[in-house]
Amino acid sequence: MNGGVNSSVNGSANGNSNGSARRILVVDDEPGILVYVGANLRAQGYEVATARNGQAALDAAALKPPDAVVLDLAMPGIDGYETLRRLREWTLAPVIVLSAHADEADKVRALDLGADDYLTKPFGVDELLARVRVALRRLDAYAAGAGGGVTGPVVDAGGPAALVIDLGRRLVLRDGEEVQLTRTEYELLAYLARNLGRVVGQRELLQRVWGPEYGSESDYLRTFVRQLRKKLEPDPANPVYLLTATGVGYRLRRP
Amino acid sequence: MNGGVNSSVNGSANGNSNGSARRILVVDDEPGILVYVGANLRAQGYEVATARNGQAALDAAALKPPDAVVLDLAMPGIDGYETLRRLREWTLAPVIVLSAHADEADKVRALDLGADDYLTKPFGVDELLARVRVALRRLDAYAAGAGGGVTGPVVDAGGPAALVIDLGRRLVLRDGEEVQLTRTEYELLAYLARNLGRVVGQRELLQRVWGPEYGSESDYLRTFVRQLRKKLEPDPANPVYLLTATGVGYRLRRP
DNA sequence: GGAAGCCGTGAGGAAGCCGTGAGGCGGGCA
DNA sequence: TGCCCGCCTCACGGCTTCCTCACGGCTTCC
Repeated sequence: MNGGVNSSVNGSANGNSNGSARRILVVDDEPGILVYVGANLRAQGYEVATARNGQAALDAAALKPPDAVVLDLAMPGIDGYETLRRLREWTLAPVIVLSAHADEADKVRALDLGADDYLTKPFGVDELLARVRVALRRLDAYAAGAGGGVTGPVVDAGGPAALVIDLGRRLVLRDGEEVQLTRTEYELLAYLARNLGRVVGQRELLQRVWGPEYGSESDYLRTFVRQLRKKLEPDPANPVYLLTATGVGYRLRRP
Repeated sequence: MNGGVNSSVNGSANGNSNGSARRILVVDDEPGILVYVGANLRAQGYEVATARNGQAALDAAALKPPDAVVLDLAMPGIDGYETLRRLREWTLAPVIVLSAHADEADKVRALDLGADDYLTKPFGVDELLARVRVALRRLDAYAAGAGGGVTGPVVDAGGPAALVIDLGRRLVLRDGEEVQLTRTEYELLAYLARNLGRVVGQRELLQRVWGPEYGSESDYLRTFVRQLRKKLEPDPANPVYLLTATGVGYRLRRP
């Protein structure tokens, strides 16, 4: 069932110097295409794995996850659509679909199933290479600029892992231990964390956490600030993280 | 299922109550194309801005950054290539290029300049819409995956093979034993597994597992979470894997 | 020096939320 | 056609969570 998996590392002259090469999985039942596309990709310095049917492709991908996939739709056994669907259950790696059908419905179907691009045979190899570059480039762009501009997903208040607010996972750690916070407690802390070091006014805090129609309920703040200090501060009576700006608001800081 | 539906999921946390529509900038010097493409995009629920030349496009994009751009290459004044280059100086928003030239060199040039896709006129509007969905979907995927994307086909929650979710084989193992899950149970668990460690909001969960038209059926969640805990947890009354974030959602974690 | 804010503290009540159990309904398979 | 499994529905009880209120000490301003 899983014959036809073939992997070869690029050892040639123009392999990239440091770090492992980008891994591309090429799937097609025509050996001609496989050799042709594979050779061209290797010439560009990519590491290429090939598979001749859907099952082999899934096995190869599971064995060593590729950075991108070039996938023919027409295959015996598990066809391209199904292969695509199964891949998308666990990986976001870009998939470029090859097909002999230029029919629009086919394209829409493949793209909506999770394909990133769709090339109609016969295609120019330069175009395929360019589209592979696009796929990998976008991967890099997001890997590098995750959060681009917005406050990072993790706010670290307090030097060596003393207090970590993981905004991405909605999790708060104190000395590496998870702290159990209620919804409102978390929302309040998160807003302060997004404004680390800045004094946030009471009205602003109330409006952002409770809603625009709030603003004068300073009772809420006192109650929840206290609650947070109980759970986060080493000595709640003498806070080092969550500080009061009397008459103004509160501030979260790095001690 | 998680097919190509575009839903604007609001993960969690702060104010962003309900996502405003995605903004698409359409640039072409032919009014016909502008109206045609614009109308079709609007019909899909997108917010559409249009520009009839490069300068207008750059101004419009600067004024209100679009989530994606549909860009014709042939324009008087600042042409498509130059517009693309100037856009790429400050934004990563996906750009889909339209062109009357099917020449491979043109395609490669545009793609290497930073375009994400290249369509040759005349094109089917369904295909264009599908490719817009692809661009936006990828944006979402990375925004969500920044917190904890799955790198391999197997998610291992719980140290020595206590709970393994094999997304590639669509299999769940508990202490090495296969666990029999129904379709919905599996889909729910799989989505949580793909977001291992992150608190997933109830609405997001419902929309991703049941469909975009769901969101307030917390009954479903309670029922299926319970079912899962029965099958997966050592002590269902005191879960260690599938945890509740009261008032927010659920989270799958490594104990 | 006195008065008025302002904040921290403590406790109590109401509502919301989750877990639980049971039952109806429809579709797939024999 | 009948059975069974899986999905949806509903009601209930308990616990958590949020809001409320009162008081006292400290600071600040008159």
